[in-house]
Amino acid sequence: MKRRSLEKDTCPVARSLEAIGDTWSVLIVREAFAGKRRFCEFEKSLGVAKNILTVRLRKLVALGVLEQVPAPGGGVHHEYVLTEKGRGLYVVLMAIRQWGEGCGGEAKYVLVDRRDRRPVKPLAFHAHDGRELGAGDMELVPVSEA
Amino acid sequence: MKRRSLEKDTCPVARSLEAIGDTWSVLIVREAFAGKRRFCEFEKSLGVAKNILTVRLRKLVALGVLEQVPAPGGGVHHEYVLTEKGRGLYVVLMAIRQWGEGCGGEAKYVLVDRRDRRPVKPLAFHAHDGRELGAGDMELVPVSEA
DNA sequence: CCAATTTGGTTGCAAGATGCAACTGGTACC
DNA sequence: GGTACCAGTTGCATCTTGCAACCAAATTGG
Repeated sequence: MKRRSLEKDTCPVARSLEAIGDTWSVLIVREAFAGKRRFCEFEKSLGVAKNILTVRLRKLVALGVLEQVPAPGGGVHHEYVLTEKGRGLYVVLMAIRQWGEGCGGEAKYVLVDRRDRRPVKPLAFHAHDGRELGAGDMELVPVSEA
Repeated sequence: MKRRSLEKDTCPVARSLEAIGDTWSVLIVREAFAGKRRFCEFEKSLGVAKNILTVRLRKLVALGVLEQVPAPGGGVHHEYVLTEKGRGLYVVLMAIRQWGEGCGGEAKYVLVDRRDRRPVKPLAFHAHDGRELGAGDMELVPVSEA
């Protein structure tokens, strides 16, 4: 049967999964952050089948994560670049990376601050006063009760 | 054809996708954070087919995200609870939630600090000295160069 | 200029994944 | 004993994925 659409789900997590709920889409976005822009660049670096890539790129464009821009050299080909919305996925990508590194041996890459080349602090939650919070210290409440 | 295995991929993002690269797995983890523990609880709240749920729960257990514990009341049924590794997905889940809320109308829920009921700061990167960093301010470098 | 290659796809399968419904085997309740 | 619930399993139809082959336009090489 058809995979259920999550677009109208009330939960924002579920809605997000419409865009990043499949493996190739996430990897495409990862490559986009790495500077890849063209069809063949994604194809080569990911080893994904062309037909799948075609469909995924179109979906990401339709969802506003990527956008097609006319080629820079004035050529006939276009390129795929992250939109503002797409760039917002950086935190998500890095959260996933952080988790994958935490439980899979020692890290091979570090995220550093461009300015001073020093490592960035791991993603974590902070209370309004700056205290760091763990998963158990927080609660998700309807805005009406906030 | 068979979906490619990502377990041995060098990229931690790709490896993580082995666990959370599919929609149901993410939603199951979300429900687990919401306190769901039993097969039928996941089934009812997600509306997922039993056979799919069976396979997903087994995969999450195999990957060390969930673990089966003997039922609390001494009954014959077991329950599925998040492991330490699984609880590490909280940041990922909330990053996804944050992204989904950011671009889909107004938020319906807020994450608040249990202690003072005040909203938690959105997830963001911080330099070693506490400055907030955007995606463009950071770079991923091999540890050898760090 | 003509041929070969690259780019960005489309099309046609075969096999795997997903979803529904029906069924099973155990416990729990009355 | 009969009914209901829980946690699955099994079968079948449909959807998705992946490979390979093909294609047209543009670019490159000689």
